[in-house]
Amino acid sequence: MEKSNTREEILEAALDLFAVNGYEATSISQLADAVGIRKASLYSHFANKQDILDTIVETVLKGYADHSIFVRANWDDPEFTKDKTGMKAEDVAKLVQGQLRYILHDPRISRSRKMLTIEQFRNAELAELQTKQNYENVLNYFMGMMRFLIREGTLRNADTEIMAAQFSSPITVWINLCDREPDREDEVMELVRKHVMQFFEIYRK
Amino acid sequence: MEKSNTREEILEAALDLFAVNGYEATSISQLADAVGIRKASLYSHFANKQDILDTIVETVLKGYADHSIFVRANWDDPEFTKDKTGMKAEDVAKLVQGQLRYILHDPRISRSRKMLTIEQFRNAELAELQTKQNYENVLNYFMGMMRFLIREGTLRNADTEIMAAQFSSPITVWINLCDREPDREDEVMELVRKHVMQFFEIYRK
DNA sequence: TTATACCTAACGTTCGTTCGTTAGTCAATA
DNA sequence: TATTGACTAACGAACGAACGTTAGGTATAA
Repeated sequence: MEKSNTREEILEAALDLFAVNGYEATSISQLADAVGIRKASLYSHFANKQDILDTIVETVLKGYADHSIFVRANWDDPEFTKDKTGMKAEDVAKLVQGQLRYILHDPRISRSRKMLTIEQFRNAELAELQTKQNYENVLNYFMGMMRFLIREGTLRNADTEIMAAQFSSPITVWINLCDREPDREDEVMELVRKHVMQFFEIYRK
Repeated sequence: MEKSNTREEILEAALDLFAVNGYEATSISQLADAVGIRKASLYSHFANKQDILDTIVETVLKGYADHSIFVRANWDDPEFTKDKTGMKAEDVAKLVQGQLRYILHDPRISRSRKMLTIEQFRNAELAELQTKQNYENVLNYFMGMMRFLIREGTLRNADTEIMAAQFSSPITVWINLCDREPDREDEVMELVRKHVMQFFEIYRK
């Protein structure tokens, strides 16, 4: 007994297409072709085209915004930081490289990111999500990390909001670069390593 | 005797619409309405829709890529740096804030930037332009600035590529934030000031 | 039997584009 | 000076194709 998952396949294919072409420029026919059904059959699963977008926003985008590593992490929680005490620059570089690899290659995350990038100027709700997901949450996470590293005595005391911005923004920019030109991932990984090492050097206590 | 400039008005309105909706999602009727003519009249000035996009890319986008402040500036040219010797952190902050204001509000630049952001995943030529214009050129400019500041003895010696990335990336990220939420410009200006001050503090010789 | 998932066919609308026409400008010609 | 003809920029009307959507039928499985 095979449970049908056409609905999920539609959402998957839709996110795929929206992430490259955007919502308006993606047609129902294109989407149906990608799934392998007739376009009329889409209406057995969704009320209309807008409903598909709404469902993606509701389930995929918002789901990620609330459950990403940047939201779940809590640098004030001893349980979270217990294996992070005494982290050296190289350890943080490795940690960040690992997170970067994940963020770049997880299909759900990378498609969500691209789609938000494309739709941010037309859809106020998605603009808000983009700011929250790829700016505020990231900044908060690294502010927590900076406070932790200052508390530990690894880094010197300074404005943690600025520190977090200086630490995370190059990575954000390089993520965007990799989204455009995936071939440059190795180059970016090396830049990230250098960036983290140099950051620890200049902020050393 | 009034010389008609309908062709320029079409390009202007097209860039306006493409920067928000993207190329595919902008219709010829929309564009004609924006200009105030019938859609058939557009074909007195352009062969087809693609021709409008090509003309914008050729004249507006590429023109900006080659003549932006980030390309024209040459930190090895004494003529360019003669009024920049002895720059303190506050001076650089003011300089950067001025450049930021210009980049945010110049209609040609800001529309180009938004359009490239929207179209980067569908059009390889525009992806290339986006990387060149909003990454490589910016990075090169600030690498020149870093070399200059090191040469002058203002900043300590370090990898200038990483320094430039750490200096410019927060600004790039904040530009994107302002494109989404223009109301946050004042907040961003203050962040830029703090960022530049703190950058000079930690890289002080 | 009822419900579901898919289908074909068709709907009215909008898409980008073409056509032929018209009004206005300008230079050359009568 | 007045007339002609070429050129331009705008127009209304229409084109076939594609758009999102609906209606109705059919097969499968609970």
